[in-house]
Amino acid sequence: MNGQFQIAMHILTLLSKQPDELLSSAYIAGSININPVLVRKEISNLRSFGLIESKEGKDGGYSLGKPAHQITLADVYVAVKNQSALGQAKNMPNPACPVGKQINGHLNNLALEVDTSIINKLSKTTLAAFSDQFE
Amino acid sequence: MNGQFQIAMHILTLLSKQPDELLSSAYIAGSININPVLVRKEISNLRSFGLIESKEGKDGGYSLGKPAHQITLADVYVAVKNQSALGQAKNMPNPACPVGKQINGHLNNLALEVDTSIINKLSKTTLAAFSDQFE
DNA sequence: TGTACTGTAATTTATTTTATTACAGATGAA
DNA sequence: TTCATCTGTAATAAAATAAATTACAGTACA
Repeated sequence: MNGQFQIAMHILTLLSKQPDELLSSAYIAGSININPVLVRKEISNLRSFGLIESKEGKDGGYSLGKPAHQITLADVYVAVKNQSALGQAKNMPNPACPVGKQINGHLNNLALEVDTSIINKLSKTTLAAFSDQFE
Repeated sequence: MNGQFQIAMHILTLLSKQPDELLSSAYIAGSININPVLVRKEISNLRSFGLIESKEGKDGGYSLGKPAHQITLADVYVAVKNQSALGQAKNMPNPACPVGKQINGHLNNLALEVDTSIINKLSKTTLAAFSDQFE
């Protein structure tokens, strides 16, 4: 996996800290220290999950799509995760081998279980709780 | 993350299925369908964790380092994982921003908790149990 | 109508992963 | 002893993925 989760959490934390104003991608990018286009791209994704709202045009910017206490870290994880926490091999196991023939199925089942347990764990913390840790 | 876990599980499953003979890296690579050097490299890692034993020279090859029922999937995960399941951002957050200054600490704590819960989960399944799923 | 934003596509650069080549060293058998 | 067959590992190349950058159309406000 990459740094998408961290970036997403950074964005959402900033927004939760300043709920009364719209933050621009340039401002957010300045805090994270990455390119503003990446911020807009990630926000575009988070918005599709209802976690962020945006306003275009002059004085436009971003705000949370719902209250921070209604967003769990599992919501964020699901929004950014594009593969299992166990990773994903890209080989094609040999179908002539009894193990090779079946292993992907068994590994996928395992991956599903693990991912479910992660989501379970993360669903217990809200963005509000995470954000309150900051002094 | 990459496909290391899957590769490691494939290797270990093969070894657990044929506990009475040494398997060569070429044979193992043939079942996984990857390059034999990658197999040897991954085994070199797993061996450093005591999960596999090897014998050099003619008629050499690999076998489990301990009985399959004494190896848990958490052992495998710990051996191959080189970063958190939540990923790792490589930006340097702006220290002049209150959020930027603290976020890495908070995210790392979270990552630790999640990783611990994965290990917890995986420690409940042994390689023997995983391997027994294959008909 | 100008200014300051977002939205997104296209491209480049950097990084990581996987594959390959090469060869020294170990072991067993003819 | 010498050959064949393995492991162990380094070095390199190729492929895939992630991040950064450039560019610009569209929107909204003053």
